[in-house]
Amino acid sequence: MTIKKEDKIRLIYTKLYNLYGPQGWWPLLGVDVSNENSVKMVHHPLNYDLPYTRNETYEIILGTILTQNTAWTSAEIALGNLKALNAINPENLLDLDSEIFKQAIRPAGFLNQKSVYIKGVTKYYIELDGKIPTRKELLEVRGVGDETADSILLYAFKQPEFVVDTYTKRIFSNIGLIDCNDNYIKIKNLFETHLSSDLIIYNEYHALIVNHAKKYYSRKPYGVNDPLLTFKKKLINEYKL
DNA sequence: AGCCAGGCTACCG
DNA sequence: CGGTAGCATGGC
Repeated sequence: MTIKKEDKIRLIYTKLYNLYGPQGWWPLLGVDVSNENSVKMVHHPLNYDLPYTRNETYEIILGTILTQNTAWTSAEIALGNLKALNAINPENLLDLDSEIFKQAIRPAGFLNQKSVYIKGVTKYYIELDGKIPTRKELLEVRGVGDETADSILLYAFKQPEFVVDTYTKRIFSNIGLIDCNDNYIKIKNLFETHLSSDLIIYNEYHALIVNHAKKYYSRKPYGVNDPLLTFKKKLINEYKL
């Protein structure tokens, strides 16, 4: 018995959700109650209403740029530095001295590029004036590519856009559901056509993929002991297909 | 030490 | 179109 591709997309979601539970994305800066002077990132499982405020939305946008090709722990440090400068606010960030700003984001790497990207996306965010951007508009902002646009739309603006990243390509090409040289839009469409257009599922699925890939796909050879690989056999019994 | 990190742009053929 | 060098820093 063969399982259809669309079934696999849905069943792998269920499998990952059962393995790891709700992920509470996008993580936001919160006050660390154990140390009043420090901040840390907080996940918020099962709360899909965040971000609540203009600055929280902006913080997610900053995070999407800062984490480009960069470990999230490094992006966190940069965000913490900006928080200490009271710059998780678009107008305040633009008012920062240019060198102070660069030093704040230094831990996230690519500081020359990212400082330009962040200032550009910040001006764009101010111009939006509360409106929700289109994907096409976002892609015209320098520094915003496919993944960043989708991350911003999904996590900052709560729009149902599936996010594809390196980990998604690694896992699903290893499983055999995509070709490793499929382009971004093709992979995005695969997920979006086989899932209902559901904000919660898109939110959790991408977060679960990242969590899963950090365990099994961070170092070559990729996918060693990935439970999803033995999943095909178990699937038939588990879901009585 | 060397590889990897929640990509993107610019430029090449 | 698809392919890839360069971008910077920190963690393990």
